[in-house]
Amino acid sequence: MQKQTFLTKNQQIVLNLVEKSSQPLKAYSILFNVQKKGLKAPLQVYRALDKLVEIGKIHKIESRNAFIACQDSSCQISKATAFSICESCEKVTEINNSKLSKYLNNFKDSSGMKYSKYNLEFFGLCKKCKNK
Amino acid sequence: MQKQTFLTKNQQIVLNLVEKSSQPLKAYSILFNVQKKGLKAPLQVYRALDKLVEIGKIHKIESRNAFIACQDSSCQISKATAFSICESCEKVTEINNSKLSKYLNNFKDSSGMKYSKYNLEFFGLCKKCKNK
DNA sequence: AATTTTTTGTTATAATATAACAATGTGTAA
DNA sequence: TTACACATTGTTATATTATAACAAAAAATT
Repeated sequence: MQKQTFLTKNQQIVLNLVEKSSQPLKAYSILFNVQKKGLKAPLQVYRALDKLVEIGKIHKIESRNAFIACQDSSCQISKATAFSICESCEKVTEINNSKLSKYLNNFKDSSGMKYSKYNLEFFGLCKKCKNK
Repeated sequence: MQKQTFLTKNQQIVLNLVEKSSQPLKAYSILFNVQKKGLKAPLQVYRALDKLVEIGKIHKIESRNAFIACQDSSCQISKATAFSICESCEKVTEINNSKLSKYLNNFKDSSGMKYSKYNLEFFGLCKKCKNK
């Protein structure tokens, strides 16, 4: 069997839900919402999430243990991700800034280690929350 | 009571352990190792960890759910952190690069949101693992 | 069709983290 | 210096997040 090029049923169900949401979803909230579609166990959700993250359709917000759909249609793999996170309303936005990604992709520190991937999370108050 | 300026007994016990370790420690591994010192419950460890993170003595490696001592003695608060993580041996190193931190502290994206904090995790293979 | 591999379904359990509340300790101020 | 306020502790219970193990079904390959 060659490498999977399409989404399986479970992956599609989970992706549809995550894409409908404007904000990151927790795994068990996803589980609850897809139970009517037949996904009954955590593993079914986690397996779909794992694959979707691997192929870059969704990203995991590590500091929140939550999953958000990729905003960049050209993204094929989650190897350079940046997000802004509002510490008040928890709104999360993917940052798509070519200068930033170029800077980080080329970053080398003194250790001589070459990085193949990064994840950056910015925290602060979003415009709405700042003006409250 | 004024804001705590020193470490409490539990915080000191947890910090000592984390500082002795060259690599990030998991909360329950910390718990196991401090049980002889009298910390018997997860909450005692998590509370100490929370405070130590807050005051910048340790950092949480979000993608690993693990805690590492701060390498920068001048660090008073965990508001600008960067790490390199080897995906093979799991070695984690704090990155202390003033150009990087300056760049990220000054970064503004199109949303107009002002960031007060960031956490950056680089992934790859460390020198040792690359040469295997 | 036989083989191989991926995906699925399922049960159980591991690992990570917090809620709630009573008790104790410590700094501040009357 | 004692009463107040509040931070910290100890404890039990439970919530949340995630994976192990294995059998069965589905899809691609030969």
